Amino acid sequence: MSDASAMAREVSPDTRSKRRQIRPKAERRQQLIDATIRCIAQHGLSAVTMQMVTSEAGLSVGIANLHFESKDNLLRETLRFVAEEYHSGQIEIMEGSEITDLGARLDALLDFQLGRGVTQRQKMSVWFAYYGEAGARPVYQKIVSTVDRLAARKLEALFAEIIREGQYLDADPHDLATGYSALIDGLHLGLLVTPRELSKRRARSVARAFLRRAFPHHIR
Amino acid sequence: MSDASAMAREVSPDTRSKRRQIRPKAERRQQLIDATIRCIAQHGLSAVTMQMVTSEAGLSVGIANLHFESKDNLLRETLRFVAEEYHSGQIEIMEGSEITDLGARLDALLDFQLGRGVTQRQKMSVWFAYYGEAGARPVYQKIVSTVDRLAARKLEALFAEIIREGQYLDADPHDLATGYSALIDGLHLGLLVTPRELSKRRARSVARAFLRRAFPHHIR
DNA sequence: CCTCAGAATGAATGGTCGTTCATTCTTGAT
DNA sequence: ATCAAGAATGAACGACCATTCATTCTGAGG
Repeated sequence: MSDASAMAREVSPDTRSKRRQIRPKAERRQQLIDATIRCIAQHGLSAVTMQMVTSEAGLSVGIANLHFESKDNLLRETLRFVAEEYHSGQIEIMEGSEITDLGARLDALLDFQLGRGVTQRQKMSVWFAYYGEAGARPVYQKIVSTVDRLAARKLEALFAEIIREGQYLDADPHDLATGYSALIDGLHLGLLVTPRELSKRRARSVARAFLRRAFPHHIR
Repeated sequence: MSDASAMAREVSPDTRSKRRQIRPKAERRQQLIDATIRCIAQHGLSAVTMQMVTSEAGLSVGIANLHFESKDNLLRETLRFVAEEYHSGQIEIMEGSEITDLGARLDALLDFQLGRGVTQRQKMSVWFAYYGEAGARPVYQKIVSTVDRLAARKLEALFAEIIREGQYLDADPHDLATGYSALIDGLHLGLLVTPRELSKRRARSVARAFLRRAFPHHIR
């Protein structure tokens, strides 16, 4: 498994040492992926260059082609990392056994999806940069949809459980899950493109209103 | 002198377009914008080149800089065109006086937003290609949000009217309009990125379900 | 202390891009 | 028929990009 723990991010920013350092391959790869995310967020996917990424990571130009064989590959792995981070976060909440109350679990999911970690401009920018290219690049479509499908299924199962428990007779878990996921995506988009008109607080309230109309007994 | 070059330059599907044609400036501009849309949809924003666009339009490379002063400008004007086309379409429906029944008007809006014209892959690709860059390019943010704000206000007014007519007491037009817009955006995204898992028919049904839960007396 | 496998470097390379502009061609007025 | 205005062309140019690889450097094992 890819060690997704970002613990070893910038180890020591103070060490301005011009001295060359040798580090394990996995660490360098993560370092480059992190730099790529920052570059995409700041300059946009179409403006990202290898020089930009490697210099952002504080390394030399050649290193990117040493650990990833090409720019294309680096971008692909970066997308895979961001996608897996987001979706594994969701799945952890939906599968976790700490929360037994279904309404509370729904709340935790919403907090994750519209909370600090995910809605940072950085992550959202990367997200939609790839979505923008997905129409023309089947590889991106595949990465996203593969990982998306699992999360969608889990969400549907959670909704089905809630529907059973609350006896919401005319509710279809499949359609509701699709609608909720689309709503969250749309809110992310709003937070990215028109942050002036949509605050995080209001985005959360809008999403909660959706859940409240669907599951009135579970969401206060 | 060196006229030996064969005249057989394969250009557009239109065979008789070998001859140089002089056309009004406005027409050429639109021709180039249309070609740009097609190129973005097919190759992705980051892969679009001037050669690609001008050849798609069946014209020479120099012409793009003649009518738009730069590539940046061409891309900006293309975004402006697509954004205005979408939003003026919505506003026409919301302001039009042909439909007096509010429920029917809502249906017409939904049909436009998820109907043939808008959800063509071409238009959606362009849409999200720019959204992807918006995080890094304030110009794009401004174009989209300027035109978006007006449509959002009209939608809110329409919702307010429906709420009054249907006496939906606990409904907030502002939040509902934000939610509905986000839902539509999210569904567009789903149609673009995971078309296998989300058909247009189902996208429409999901959006209708949202409206039905909000305005049960107006949507069957 | 020494050695050397291989991690890291960055100048050099070849290719592609946006942009320019001297030239060619079309059109409508004369 | 002639001509001037300016629309359209595309070869040429300079800038910048991804990628390569000869060289330098590092640190763990001997």
